[in-house]
Amino acid sequence: MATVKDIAKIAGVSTATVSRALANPDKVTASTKLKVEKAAQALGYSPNGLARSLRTQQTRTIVVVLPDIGNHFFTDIIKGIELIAHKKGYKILIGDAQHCAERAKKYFDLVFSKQADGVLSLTTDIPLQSILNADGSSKIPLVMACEYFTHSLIPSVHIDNEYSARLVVENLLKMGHYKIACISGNEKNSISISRLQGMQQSLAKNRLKMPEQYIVQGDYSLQSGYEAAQQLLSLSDRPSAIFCHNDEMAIGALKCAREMNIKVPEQLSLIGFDNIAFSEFCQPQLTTVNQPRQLIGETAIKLLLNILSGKKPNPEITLPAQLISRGTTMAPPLDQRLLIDI
Amino acid sequence: MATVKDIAKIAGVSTATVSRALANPDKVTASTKLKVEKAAQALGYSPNGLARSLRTQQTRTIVVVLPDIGNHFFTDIIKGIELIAHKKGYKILIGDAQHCAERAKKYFDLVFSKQADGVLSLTTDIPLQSILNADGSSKIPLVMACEYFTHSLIPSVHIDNEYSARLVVENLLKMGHYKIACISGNEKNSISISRLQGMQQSLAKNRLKMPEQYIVQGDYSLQSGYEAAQQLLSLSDRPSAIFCHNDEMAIGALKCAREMNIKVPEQLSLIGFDNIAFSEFCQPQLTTVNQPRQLIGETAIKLLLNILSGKKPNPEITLPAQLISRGTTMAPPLDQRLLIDI
DNA sequence: CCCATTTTTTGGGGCGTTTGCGTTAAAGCT
DNA sequence: AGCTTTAACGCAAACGCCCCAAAAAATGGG
Repeated sequence: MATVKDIAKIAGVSTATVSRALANPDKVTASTKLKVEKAAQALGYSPNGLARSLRTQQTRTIVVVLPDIGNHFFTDIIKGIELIAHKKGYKILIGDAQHCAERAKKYFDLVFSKQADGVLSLTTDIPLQSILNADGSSKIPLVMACEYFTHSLIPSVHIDNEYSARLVVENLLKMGHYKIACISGNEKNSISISRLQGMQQSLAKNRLKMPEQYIVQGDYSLQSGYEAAQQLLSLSDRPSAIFCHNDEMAIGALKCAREMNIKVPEQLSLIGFDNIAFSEFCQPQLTTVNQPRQLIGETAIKLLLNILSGKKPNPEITLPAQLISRGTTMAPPLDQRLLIDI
Repeated sequence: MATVKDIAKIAGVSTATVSRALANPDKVTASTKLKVEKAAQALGYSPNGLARSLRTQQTRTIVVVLPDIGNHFFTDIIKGIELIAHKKGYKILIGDAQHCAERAKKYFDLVFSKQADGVLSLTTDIPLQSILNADGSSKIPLVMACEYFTHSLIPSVHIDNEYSARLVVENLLKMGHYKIACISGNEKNSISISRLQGMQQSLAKNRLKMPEQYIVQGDYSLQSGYEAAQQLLSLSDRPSAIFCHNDEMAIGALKCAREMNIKVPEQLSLIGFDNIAFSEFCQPQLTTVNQPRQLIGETAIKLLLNILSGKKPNPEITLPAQLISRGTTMAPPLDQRLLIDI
């Protein structure tokens, strides 16, 4: 493999000049630039990124850690991240943590071992103890997107999950639903907690309360939505509406309702979250909450790049989300309708 | 950031000893090992991966290049890859090429710039000219999975697409279908070409032929399947069965049929490919072809690791696929049935 | 106790690049 | 022409690690 030294020999200049000719062409005479370029071309030169990074102390690489590469929701976020990163001359590498902090650690370690400049985490399954300082700030350049830790100083970009959940519940209440259930994510998951809180706030404001058996935990997968729905729809006093904390689980619930001969939306309203592509391709089309995914990605990477360039930016950015009403919601049957006008 | 030199100073030994104490603990006295470890601990030492890789000439990192991170099909393949890679002490980094050879080049360049040891490509959208030698072999350690180039020496792991397509068509023929259409991928895509050939072979064997207007090209997305189906189902002599070259397009086609009031499977049979999770959650459940995804991933990474360790392994590995009959296929209406018994 | 052998440790070079500093040559000015 | 300013280039020092060859220390046998 050719090195600057080889080029220097052929071009008849020093390695320093080669380096400059390649990196700062304006710091060098046109003729030497040409000589160097020709020699580099002839040798098929490709700079050694390791040596360069070792010398410059930066890699221009950032790692995006995903909880699960199988989750569709992240696609557009990554598109947004790549768009900006590419513009700024940064490379994006994706790491799939598979919901496991230990696996995530491998990717975080890339910055400790100087192979990446920072981390953009889309998951909370991360090795916090090895990343956080005593004061709750991060030892490494780190930004979170979608997810967040409530008691830490890690910058984060996300939607207002509480507000979005209130939006959903108020929409259902207005239609006359009052038996509203929910299929949530993991109980320790900040997103799910916020959405649950939002639901409960809205219900409380209308002097309603979600009974405990109306809250079933899933893991954001199709199958878990299906199973959770089985549980909910087998209750003696079954809900007239289910708010699922992501679209996959809603689609799983939809299948369950179909198999139990419960008509959606006539007998059961279903709301998802995320507005993934499939939500428009199921039958009926899924009512859901849209997140500005690409924008989340763009904002998060900008935040991280700012941190890398030494700025102390806004630690928390909240982006707007919208309810998208489609075919899985309507007013409940008359006998299950809330009569108090709200 | 602490270095071996710092540790050496504190532990009162040389840097060479530190290095060996950390890497080959058995080549060093127990007492010095302890001293070194204690010092490393105290300093919060984390080895500099760049310097190490620069010196050892290997990174133990391999890059997986994806055509599109939004495509569900790759999830389990990556799981398989990670499983084996992790076992062998290799890191996996994922690059999303977004169907663009130029973007893919960035990831291939990682090995030219010594930041990765090899590439496992799941896409054919790659910068071939900068990778291939004159004889068709690869300049870098490279293995392809699922996809392949027909006229190159790049090792590849995939199913027998031709055979699988024959399986599909024969299944349809047996049911009595003879008006069989197809929604393919890109015309230059090796997979689609093979599947198309398999279809045509099976049809030819039964003295049938697919008319040109029965072949519509999609791009593996839900939307493209929907649009392609619109085209096919608007034909005056519309097909009684459509073989879609992936599940997403089949699900798109399903939606189209539903909107055109064409009953699936009574009036139209639909077969997908890949057996993604969603295929069991649509209505009716999708008949499809299963690929042993995790096994493909495992096999491909093993192949690549073999190459990295200097072996010249089998350049082509074909894995089995199976037809999974579900709810979107049945015999066509009597008036459209093939009467010759086959 | 000494010499031979084995085990453990050390010094220092080198991986390939960038870059601060010094040198030289060219250009600009009076 | 003689001076200064500026531009172009070269030298050599890092960056942090690993590992060879060689030295030092420990071990063992006579």
